[in-house]
Amino acid sequence: MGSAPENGGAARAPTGTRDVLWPESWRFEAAAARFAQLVQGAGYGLLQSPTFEYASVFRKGIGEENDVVGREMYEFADRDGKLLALRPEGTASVVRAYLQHRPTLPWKAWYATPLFRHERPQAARYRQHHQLGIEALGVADADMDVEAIWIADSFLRGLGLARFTLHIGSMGDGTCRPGYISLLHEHLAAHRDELCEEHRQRLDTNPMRVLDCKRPECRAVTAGAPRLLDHLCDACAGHFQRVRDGLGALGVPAEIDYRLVRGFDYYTRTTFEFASAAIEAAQNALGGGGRYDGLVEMLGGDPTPGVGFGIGLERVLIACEAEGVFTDGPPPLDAFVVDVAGGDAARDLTAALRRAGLRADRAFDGRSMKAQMKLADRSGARLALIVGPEELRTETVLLRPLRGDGGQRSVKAGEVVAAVQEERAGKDGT
RNA sequence: GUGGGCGUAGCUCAGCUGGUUAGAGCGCCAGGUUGUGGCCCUGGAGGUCGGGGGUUCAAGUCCCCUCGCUCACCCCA
Repeated sequence: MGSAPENGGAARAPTGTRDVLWPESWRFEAAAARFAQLVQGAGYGLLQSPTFEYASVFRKGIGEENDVVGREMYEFADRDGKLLALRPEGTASVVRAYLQHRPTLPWKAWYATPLFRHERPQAARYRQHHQLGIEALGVADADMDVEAIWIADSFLRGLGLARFTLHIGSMGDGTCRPGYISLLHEHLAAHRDELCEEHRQRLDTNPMRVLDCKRPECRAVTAGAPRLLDHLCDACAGHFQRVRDGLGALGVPAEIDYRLVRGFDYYTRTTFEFASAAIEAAQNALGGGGRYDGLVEMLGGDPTPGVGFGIGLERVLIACEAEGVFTDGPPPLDAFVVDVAGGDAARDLTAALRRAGLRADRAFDGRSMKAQMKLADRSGARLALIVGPEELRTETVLLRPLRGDGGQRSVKAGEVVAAVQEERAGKDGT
């Protein structure tokens, strides 16, 4: 077992991970809170499941030959020798929880969780990122697909995002996909020599992968290849049409993408992806999902339909930054206490303000008045509450506005909290 | 896993063909204003020049190794 050097002792987050400091962390939480409100208002309940699972959960669900399982999973044996893995994607855990607890169907669950993949980091791609998602189990109805897509679209638009495109496609099912794959394989095999290096190899194991190869050689071959959407069985074709009609009725614009091939083995029928046009990086997928009618069975349950999606929180925030939307910040402090009379007032007045539900902070270490005023200004507080020897003697507090105009005024010590509350009410404008 | 770019103060960066005590802007601290922030002025603190080895009288600068960051491929949110 090789012991790779860490970091020369430097204080540094592991490769591909990062710290999110205030105020960015505030938007991070705020976006997640909006998602929670949206999905809870649509009948989804929060599922909190462990951040790691037995590795087999993901192996069975995602597919052994997939990169995410094959070479990117954080997999390890614990002290009991059990093979565990940090969650690399969201859906398999939800299905595992379903099989364990057997909630009444239909079951609509949502989650917000960190995901881990040992990939090479690059712009908008991390080894730990966060996804917001929903899964609906036990519903085969195409309208469930429409609901899922509508929710994802609403979330993104609700943040103010506009420069993104929804791509939808269909993977078919056990009835029509095998036939299509052999048809596709036949076409690709006939042009084997024209394909790029990698896909010449991959052609026989996973021909559908060739469809989303970006190299021009492959593009040329696949342009003339048979399309899955033209070879769907009647049931799948009807389902897809119903999804398209539903999105149209709800005013969700979607582009049909016959090349859309999503990474995981478990998808059947509907698949979809949201691509941002605002992100200046190669990784521009904000989120995606689809239907997975075979997954529950793959994990050992009875045949049970399911549909869901995951949205990458980091990428959503990058897109917001790029589009200049969702610039919300935390509410400012109501008051900052400046005490140059020994510190008792700062201690007691700050506590009184906080007990009254006001947002308040103060300076420590007996700094000079100038220094304390600087801190007050920097804190973003609306008011500075100044207590010096003079105020102590007259039992008053000097209430000084820090933003906008308006002069300072003296307030009786016993009426400060009420005065700050009035100031807040007056300036909230709500 | 593959390939390119880059590592100099808290942050963003200058440091020409190797040459004395390594600089700027912003930020921070203090003073100007012994009761007042934001603007301005003055001063100050803060650097193993990512780390290790080598070449040289002399290395931030050249060579090798290593760690890390970054962008792209692969793949993916």
